[in-house]
Amino acid sequence: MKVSELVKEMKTTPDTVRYYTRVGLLSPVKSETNGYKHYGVDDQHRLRFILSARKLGFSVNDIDQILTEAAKGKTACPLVRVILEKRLEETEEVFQQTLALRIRMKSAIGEWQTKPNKAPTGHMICHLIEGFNASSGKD
Amino acid sequence: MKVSELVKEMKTTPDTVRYYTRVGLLSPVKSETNGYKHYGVDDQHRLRFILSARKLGFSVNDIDQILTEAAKGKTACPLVRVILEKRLEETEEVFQQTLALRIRMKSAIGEWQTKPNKAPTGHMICHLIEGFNASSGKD
DNA sequence: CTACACCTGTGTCTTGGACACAGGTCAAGC
DNA sequence: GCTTGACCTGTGTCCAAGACACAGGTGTAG
Repeated sequence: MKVSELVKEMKTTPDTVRYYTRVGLLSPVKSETNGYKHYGVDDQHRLRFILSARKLGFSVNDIDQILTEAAKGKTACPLVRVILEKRLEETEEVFQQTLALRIRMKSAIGEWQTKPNKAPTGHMICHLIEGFNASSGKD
Repeated sequence: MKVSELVKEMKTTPDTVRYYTRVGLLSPVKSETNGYKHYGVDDQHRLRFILSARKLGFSVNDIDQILTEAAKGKTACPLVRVILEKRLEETEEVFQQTLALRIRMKSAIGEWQTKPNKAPTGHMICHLIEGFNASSGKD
């Protein structure tokens, strides 16, 4: 299979497949005639797995570890559980950060609605930004 | 001021200051004697502004534009308003994505609690991951 | 004068692909 | 057979926003 054929039914892009190939998750063989990378059914299977894992928040590096573990014939499940727990913590952190940022942004937009535009002065670049953090910033 | 002194009262790191310097947002002068970068009060002022803007979700590139506009003596306020509106949209998107991911992760962890560890088979790398997306994946 | 803690600039690394680019492939038309 | 044009390919580079490593400089306590 060529990369475009491999990509077809899976929901992903050629660039993504090339990236996974580059980091060694997929192992196509190089065609003698045209240099194209030829993917087999095992690659197709691995790609499907990779995409599933990515959708669950595993990093590409995580997936590499999992695949390596599984390649030894051992259960990757305990590893998978541990990693996901860690990734969930991180996602929780990102979530809280994003939530807080979103609130700050909305709050700023609301607050700015009644404020005029001003030219910068020697000690004020944009009074909207500088005024906002002065009023609601506690750190 | 040396970089560590500049950083001291602001809540940031030397690496961050060096980065802003690298991209041209800060303009210290190079000391003749030891090659150290020497920051002035204007840099301190700019840094404070940059950190405020970053906390509101502006990208470093955005801030560069804003600073450039303000350097011409013109109001940066309209630009600031437009950019923040756009960044809010993006943040909203990230927020939704993170929210959905968090739910998937928690759901997976919960679902896996009753499932055993299994060794990989020829067509199954990790039944937890592959089983999860099969059961709850709609795309 | 020396030991040692801390500070410095420069250069590289990170994530997960996206994008640009020059060239190759393939089917349609002449 | 040959050519045109659409699409496809691999390789290389680029992105954000710093973090980290490293070799060397500085300053101070003894």
